Amino acid sequence: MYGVGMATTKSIPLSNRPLTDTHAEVLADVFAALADPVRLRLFDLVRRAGDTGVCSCDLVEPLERSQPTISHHLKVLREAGLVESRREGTWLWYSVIPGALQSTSTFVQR
Amino acid sequence: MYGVGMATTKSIPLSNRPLTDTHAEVLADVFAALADPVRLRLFDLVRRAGDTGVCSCDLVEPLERSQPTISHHLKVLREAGLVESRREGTWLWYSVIPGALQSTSTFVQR
DNA sequence: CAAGTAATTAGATAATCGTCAATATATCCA
DNA sequence: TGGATATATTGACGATTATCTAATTACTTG
Repeated sequence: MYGVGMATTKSIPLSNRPLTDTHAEVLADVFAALADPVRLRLFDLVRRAGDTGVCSCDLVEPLERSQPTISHHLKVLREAGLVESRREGTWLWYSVIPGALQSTSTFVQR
Repeated sequence: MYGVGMATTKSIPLSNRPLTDTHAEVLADVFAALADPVRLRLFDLVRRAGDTGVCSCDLVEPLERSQPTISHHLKVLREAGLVESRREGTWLWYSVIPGALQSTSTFVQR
């Protein structure tokens, strides 16, 4: 029965426990994806595009980097779970994965 | 007079402008400081210590790194403007600089 | 001042990263 | 099927990074 004669665990609430090594590694991976100015601007542009997303062909010019470089950075953002792409014929449309920054937001906040 | 016959600038609100390169670089530097699991746990421990701060001598053991390595990481956090240290005799006490994560929090949020 | 402890700096190494040119793959359309 | 365009991969490069040991500096206290 719950709460009757039960030995309490006295476990520390989640928020009071220090960051575990594995949690820190997961978080660090996301921060690493954001730790480059080109990728930040890339992510910003994708986010601004909303649900519709943005064609990656429109990301090369404003960032003044070569096409392979943009492709590389998009891959990093994708592998970090921050953005996703859907194919529309010849083009790829990128959009932000909802809630992708949840964990980092929680960490950074307070 | 304000608002009377004034030529409107039609300038785009700050939040509607894409990230500038310089702003992106500043942000990326903070994210880079957080892009390492050891530094994340370090920052977490310092933050938990509140205003009192924590002696760096107490940070070596829980992170299982050599003392110079911890010193190096603390320097990175310091140079990123995330933490500060005050000397207390032989020891250095580290604490979080209030509002240090303001900009990153704003970026990450929404 | 001298001894002891805390912290930084120096130097080295292996690994990762950002970038580009060149090449390859994928998709559309005639 | 073949040409055109969009995107990804490869391979190379210089630069940066995380880590260690060893040596140095800073501070306290006897």
